[in-house]
Amino acid sequence: MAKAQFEPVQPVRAYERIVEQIEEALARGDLSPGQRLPSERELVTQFAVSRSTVREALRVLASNGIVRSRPGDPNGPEILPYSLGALRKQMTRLARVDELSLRELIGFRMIMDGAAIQLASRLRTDEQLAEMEQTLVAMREAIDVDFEAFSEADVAFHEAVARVSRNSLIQVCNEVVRGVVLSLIADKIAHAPNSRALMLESLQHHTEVVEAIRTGDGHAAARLARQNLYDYYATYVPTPDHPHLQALIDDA
Amino acid sequence: MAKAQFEPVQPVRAYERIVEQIEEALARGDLSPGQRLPSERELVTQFAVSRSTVREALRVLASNGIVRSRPGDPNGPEILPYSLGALRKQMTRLARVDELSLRELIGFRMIMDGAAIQLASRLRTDEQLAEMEQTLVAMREAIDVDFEAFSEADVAFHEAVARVSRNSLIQVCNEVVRGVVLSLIADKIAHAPNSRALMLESLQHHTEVVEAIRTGDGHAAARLARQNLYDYYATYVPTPDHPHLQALIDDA
DNA sequence: ACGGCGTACTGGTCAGACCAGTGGACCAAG
DNA sequence: CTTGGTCCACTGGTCTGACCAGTACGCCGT
Repeated sequence: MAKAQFEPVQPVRAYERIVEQIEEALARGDLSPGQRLPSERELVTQFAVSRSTVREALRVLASNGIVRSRPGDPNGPEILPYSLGALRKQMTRLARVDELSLRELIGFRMIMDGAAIQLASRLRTDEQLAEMEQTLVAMREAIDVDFEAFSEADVAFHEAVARVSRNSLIQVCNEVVRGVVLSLIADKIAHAPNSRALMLESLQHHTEVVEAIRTGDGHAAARLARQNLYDYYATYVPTPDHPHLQALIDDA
Repeated sequence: MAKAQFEPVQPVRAYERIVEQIEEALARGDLSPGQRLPSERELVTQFAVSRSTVREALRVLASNGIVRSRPGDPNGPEILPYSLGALRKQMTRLARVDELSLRELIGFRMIMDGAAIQLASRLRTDEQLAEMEQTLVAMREAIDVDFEAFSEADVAFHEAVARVSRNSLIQVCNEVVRGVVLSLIADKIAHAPNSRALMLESLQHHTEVVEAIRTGDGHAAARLARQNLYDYYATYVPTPDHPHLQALIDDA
């Protein structure tokens, strides 16, 4: 008997076809952010389906952050610019149900941040270096305010670095995963008894990283960055998972 | 004038409330994968809204991979197990954004693949190592078939490595960006006059990587992997961008 | 014990209706 | 000429009620 590979067949819903068509038009460039879709009643005639079907398609597109409908708007549904909202939502959702472990999130963050810093140490201009140093100053000042301010300044630092990496995928991934991690354990850090000591140590670490960036030693800078993230977050990761993260640091 | 920060106010739709309630019940654990939702008509009475509204909520949940409805199923919509599918979808959308240059995609791929291989060289079992070696054999055989077969075997190799990294974020990112890159330049490679030579060289590179994984030298393995990707794809990247990629390889 | 069949449901789609809200044209008052 | 109001055509959000094809399940005759 030849291996007759059969696949389960499932009906394609009408509203799915509509979603496909619109997504395709968007990918092709026939549609672009800022433009408007025809009104629902107009789409009804164009797609030759009922309004409920058109609406279900629009709901799907809306929940994916692709369009937005506002009641009463005579211009019709708006095509939104690309946004990280949906990506962030999915990642947060998975992290909340432990489908994504903290180990995976932080490991990913170590990789992303390390890469960004490695790139930055090679590609940075003097001006950008000064910018990074400026964020260090802001961090130093924020320590005396509260953890939230410090966290904000920390974000500013990492975003400055990511910008210098000149790779928007890194920027975006970094931003998303950073946000998710922070939302998971921000309060734990903020309420840590030694939170001030943590901030001081973190600042020290960041300073070392910038120093490595200045000298252009990308490899050392990346290693430092990963080590710092590990030190900062490891206590929140189950001990058996530690080797998985350390594997990203060792160079031997 | 004090800075009175106002926020745009927007109405909350009824179907959004339903989505929220169901998602919340899921996060709380009142609902869990495998269970069934009441039928649409039942939900109509529970939420005290019309069926269209219930359906729009279900469409949103379905498009997020949370539930699945099958016509005729008397048990009602099924709550799906958590899956990375939706995350993958969003990630793909991100990688397809127009403003993304090939340089960024390939740079990202170098980072992801390098990290996966670094992790794999530390975490792999002997069995997994054998598995990777097996994919090398498949690649060798595929060379004599055609580029498509080779490409498939290559994908199998990288997926095996990504699995060993035990980080699903790496897996997903790797898979997505690999697919996008391939879709952009697969035919260019396939129709290259020296495509067979390219395949042979690629195989050689992969063999070296596996050797480094065997010896557990994660750093060398990662470096090799990034170098290989660079060699493989650099010709398709504008020359001025080359330093941006080389910065990921140099160790000095 | 078993295949065939009916039935009571399901989800997918449709048609038509009402309402609150929007943008724009128009117009009168400053 | 600007400003504020009124009005209107139209929008999206929601509802009602209907039909159809498909499914699970139990009944039934064999």
